[in-house]
Amino acid sequence: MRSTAMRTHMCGELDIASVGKTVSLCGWVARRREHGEHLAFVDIRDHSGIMQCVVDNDVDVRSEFVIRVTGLVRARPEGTINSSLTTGMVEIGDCVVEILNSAEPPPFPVDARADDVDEMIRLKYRYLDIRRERMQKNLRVRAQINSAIRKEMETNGFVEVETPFLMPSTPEGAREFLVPSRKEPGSFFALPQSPQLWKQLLMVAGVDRYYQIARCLRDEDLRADRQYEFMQLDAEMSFVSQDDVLENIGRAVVAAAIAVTGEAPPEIERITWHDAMNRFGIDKPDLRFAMELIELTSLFAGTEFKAFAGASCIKGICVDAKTYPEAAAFGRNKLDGLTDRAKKIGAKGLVWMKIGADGAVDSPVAKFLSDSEKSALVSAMGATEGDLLLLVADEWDTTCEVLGQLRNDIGRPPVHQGPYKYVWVTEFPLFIGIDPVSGRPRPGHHPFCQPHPDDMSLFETEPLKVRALAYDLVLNGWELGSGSIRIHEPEMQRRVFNQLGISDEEADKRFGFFLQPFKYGAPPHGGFAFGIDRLAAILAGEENIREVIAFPKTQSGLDPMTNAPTPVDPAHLAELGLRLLPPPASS
RNA sequence: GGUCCCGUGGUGAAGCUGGAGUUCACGCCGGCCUGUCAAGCCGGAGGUCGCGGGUUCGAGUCCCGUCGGGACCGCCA
Repeated sequence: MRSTAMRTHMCGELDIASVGKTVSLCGWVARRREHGEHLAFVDIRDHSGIMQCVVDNDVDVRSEFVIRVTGLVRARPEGTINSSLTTGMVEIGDCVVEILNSAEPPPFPVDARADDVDEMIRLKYRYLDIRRERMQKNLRVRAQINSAIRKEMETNGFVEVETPFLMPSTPEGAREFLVPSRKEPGSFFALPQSPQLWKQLLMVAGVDRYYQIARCLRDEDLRADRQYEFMQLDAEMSFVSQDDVLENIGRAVVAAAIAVTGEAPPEIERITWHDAMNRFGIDKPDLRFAMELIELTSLFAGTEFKAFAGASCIKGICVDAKTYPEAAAFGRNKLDGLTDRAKKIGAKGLVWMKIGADGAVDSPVAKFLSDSEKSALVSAMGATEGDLLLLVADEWDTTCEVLGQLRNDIGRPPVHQGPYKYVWVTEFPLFIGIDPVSGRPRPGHHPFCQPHPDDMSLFETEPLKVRALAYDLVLNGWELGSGSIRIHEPEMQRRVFNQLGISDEEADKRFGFFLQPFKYGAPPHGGFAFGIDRLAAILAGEENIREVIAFPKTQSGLDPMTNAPTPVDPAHLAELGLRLLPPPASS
């Protein structure tokens, strides 16, 4: 029960069954409607809802005053029922109103109208913004997710362990937030980008199943789905296969989804990274819509068209006129825009074709294609009259990437729009591309991922073909998180470092504090981490994680309410052994 | 670091081809009002059109710069 010394009920919980009770409610004045000296309606609001209070005497309460109302719950008179309120059948009569605190007029309406208010102003007065139903709901969605995850993880034998916030700076990965040391001037702690290091050590330590809903910090530019600070369900398990990890993390995600939506999402699909790239042109495919990439390389094997002849990979997407009437009917201007977009991503060009009656092909390049090529193309693409075809011929990765981007540009719905499509993307490549400076492969994920056992014969000869036991979880085109089976044997770790061009000495210098414990009996282990903010945003129906974070930063990394970050005085710096450089000269 | 969009009383908007800080809705203050519910009616206050410069007889409007916000790219092993 939420009753306290000051109140008997929450505002939103009274209904027709409460009639006849004398109640006390506490909350904020949402609205008042005065009808002369002897009648006024005061709507009192708390996070649970709104209750109408009928005041017979004169009382001066204004918007957002904090009040306590005591009175008798009664059914509303015939014809005055408000069906848009859950409490609309009843009202409180014979009210005694106590003003607990007055309030200045708020800078914006504390209701749904503030959805349209400049976000900067909402953030400056976040304590008022959060008073609104939308934010109350969102924060509670988030709490439900955390709660459901904890319960599920604990049911499955995971132990919550808290890991340090102050840790050494590590050389790899995202930019870190640094914290100067007072006792060791000139030395710094780093704030964790993730508890990766700690959780693997906990496996060495025999914890067996660890989890934590952990705050992670990365000093990288902010986005709709990225903040400096974010929360992850971080987990690690010993003596497991990849399937064990996916099943356990999957259970937590499903539990969270059920807690919020009340229904289980469809089974989480699986797709390999290679298939995801081939079919959707991206490693975080949005499975809510089709427009899949269609393989056309062999179809144009003998073509006279120079842009296609000899291309190692030709693919196309079909913009279906029924589903995307606007895009399918793009004029020359828009098509040129798509071509520019394709070139920007790395394609040499973009071929567009409009399908007319009887499969006629209207395109600047139509004259270079034979009739049989055209008809084979139309049939391979499943195109019908009015459809727009977009084709790219290039290296496999460029072709996939460009069409995947165009597919998203044209077809992707807002991230929160149903149905929810969760998908595991597995078998990420161990290495991605060659570093132009070192001439060595670059790690696809991080250098501690276990290579796929089936690919070890290629490890030294064709490293770029080696898959990793690494996987992502994707929801509606947003990467929720990623994980892997980790390397637990020093010899395997050495082989990976060798491929990356990292010598034993260098590995010891850079990762020694991490690798040393592995000499003392590291169990085979693997884990995962996924972003709570992103999951909460999507399940709350928001397109932006700021809407599910109580006090977020703006895109420029500032807090309009506290004005953080702020300068500190020189004495404060001196204590830390710091001195500021002069501001960079503006040239 | 880059591309694009936005900036007008407390809030949200309109302001056309340059012609007086003009308009609309909400909010605010005062008055009236005994069944309203984003109450209604009457009256009132409130703005250096983000900031700076330029063009012009004249700039919210056109140009340049700058600051702030947002979306995206880079970046996020």
